[in-house]
Amino acid sequence: MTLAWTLAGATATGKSAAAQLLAERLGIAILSADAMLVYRGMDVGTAKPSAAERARVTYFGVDLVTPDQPFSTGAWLREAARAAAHAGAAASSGAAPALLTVGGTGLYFKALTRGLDSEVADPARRAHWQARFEAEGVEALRDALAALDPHALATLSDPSNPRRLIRAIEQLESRRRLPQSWKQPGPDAPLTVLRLPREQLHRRIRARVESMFAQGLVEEIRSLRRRYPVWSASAAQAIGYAEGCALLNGALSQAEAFERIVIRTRQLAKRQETWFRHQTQAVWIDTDERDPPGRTAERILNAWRQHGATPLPL
RNA sequence: GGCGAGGUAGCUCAGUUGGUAGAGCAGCGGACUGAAAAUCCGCGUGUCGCCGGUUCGAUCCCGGCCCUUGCCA
Repeated sequence: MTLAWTLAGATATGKSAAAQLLAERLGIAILSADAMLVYRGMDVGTAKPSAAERARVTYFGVDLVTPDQPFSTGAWLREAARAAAHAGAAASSGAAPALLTVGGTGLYFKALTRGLDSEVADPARRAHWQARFEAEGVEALRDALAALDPHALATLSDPSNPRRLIRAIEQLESRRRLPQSWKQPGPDAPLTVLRLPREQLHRRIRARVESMFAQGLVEEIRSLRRRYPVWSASAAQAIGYAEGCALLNGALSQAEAFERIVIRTRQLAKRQETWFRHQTQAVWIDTDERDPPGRTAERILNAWRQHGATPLPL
């Protein structure tokens, strides 16, 4: 079974820079666990690794689809399997891991180690129920779910969440069963998670959004829209891109778009920390923005050595 | 300077026919098996601009002052 090092963290904690440094030093590949890095052409707003960085390290999980194509956790897992195969071939038998999984999408880490059921989603059915929800509200979804299975509602952790109701309906209709629990039993493998003090994180987020505008976020969106007039739902809501489109449509001023991006990024970072805090076996690495990168990398290495690499059941 | 309008939560504002106040946003906390940068849930004490007056009781009524803003000069 392939082994991988892991490095997670909220957005703007510096995990990508640390990962690049470590992958170069160890001569291993990187698997990005980031739901937005998969979109080709969405570079500035996702803080995608540069061409120079990608020339020095083999990356998986980056530029997998165009912004008009749908994507899913299952599709990402197939890419993860490719990465594992590559790393398995690179590692001389029984040697150290040849792969570093890095990112901020908690669900991807969980799917990677705990596994998903193999069946995929049914996008047409999903669209149908989404339209129904928009027209008639959550109650209609609850009623529909109860009609399919009177006990189903009680199994949901979040019965007023339309996403989950739709998912449950879709699963019942297409394969007559509810979304199951994780394929592999717990507990989760330890996950190395980078963390910055909240105030420092907020400062870095603001600075990062400023630099995205300076690096041409708006121009990137303008040209992407020429090539792909209609984006998939998840690409269209990406932080920075949704607001950039609103700016180009005249719905937001530049200042409003900027502020909105900063706010949504902060909210994302908070949700990411909550996920890592409660949904994983986090090994926290608390850093300070003044820490030299080499020292942070050293601490990550120590954590890895102490807790061991993560087996990938792919 | 004159005449209006307004000063209430970090922000935008509502409200109390006098019994010390509540929405949205932000923030904080939480959930989460396939769209996850998504989606959903929970958390509201704040000199009600300041100083007096009336009143059992004032954020609300009265007077003065300060500040913001519009029009006129």
